[in-house]
Amino acid sequence: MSKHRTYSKHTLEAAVLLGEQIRLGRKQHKWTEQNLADRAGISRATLQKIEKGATTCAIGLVFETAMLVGVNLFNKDNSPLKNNIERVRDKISLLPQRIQISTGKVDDDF
Amino acid sequence: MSKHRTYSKHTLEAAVLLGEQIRLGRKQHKWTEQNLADRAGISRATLQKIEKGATTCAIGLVFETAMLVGVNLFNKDNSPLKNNIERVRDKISLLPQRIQISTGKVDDDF
DNA sequence: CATTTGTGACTATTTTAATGGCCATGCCGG
DNA sequence: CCGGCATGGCCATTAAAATAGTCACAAATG
Repeated sequence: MSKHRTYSKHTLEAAVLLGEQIRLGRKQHKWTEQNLADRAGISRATLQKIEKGATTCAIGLVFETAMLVGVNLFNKDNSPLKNNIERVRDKISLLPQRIQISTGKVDDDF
Repeated sequence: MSKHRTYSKHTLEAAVLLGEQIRLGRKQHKWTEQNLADRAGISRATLQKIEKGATTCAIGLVFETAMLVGVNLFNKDNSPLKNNIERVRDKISLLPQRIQISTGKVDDDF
């Protein structure tokens, strides 16, 4: 029934790690599943999937939950993410706005 | 129609930042949207949403795409994520497996 | 011992992801 | 220098999947 999609090991591990960190944070806060779910505005079932590291959950729900329990996603410190966004955008603006494929062949350089 | 869900500013910024990093990585690889979408096994429309920082995309799709372009999610270096997972699990095992709520009142300690 | 958490299963509804198409524009070759 | 063409951006539609909301049950906590 379910469309089986394959994920790289690294992706799966990253999802599991994030989920475990959320679970750890929740317990450190002494919050029950229902409690955290209410705070995040999601159902308990969804929170359980997130903590399990399900790859199908909406990234916004996962990030929001992670924030609530204090998991820092990108910045170890509390530096504003906005600065990073600007930095990345500056880098992008240096590159050509459109990528032109030389021929039909794929640029395999990884 | 659409159920409006509110996200914290930090969550939105994190999603946007990740999307921008993916876009940067893609351009650095000189891959077109369609090209990266094919590699990730997703449609071009979905990739565009991911690069835009849409909160609704499945986290597995976003992570997989990020990996493909070389965005490191958690580990700055290439240390295996498995170790981190084990570390977090060890921490969790130290905490009580069940959290008991004294009464109906919420533990607001944040 | 009683409470209630954690977990699984199931269903209905809402939402997503894919597909295809359209347009404007940037890049490259002539 | 200019035009062709492919890229990027965006929108509508539809099949597919996720989410929310139940219920029940085992087990651990106090």
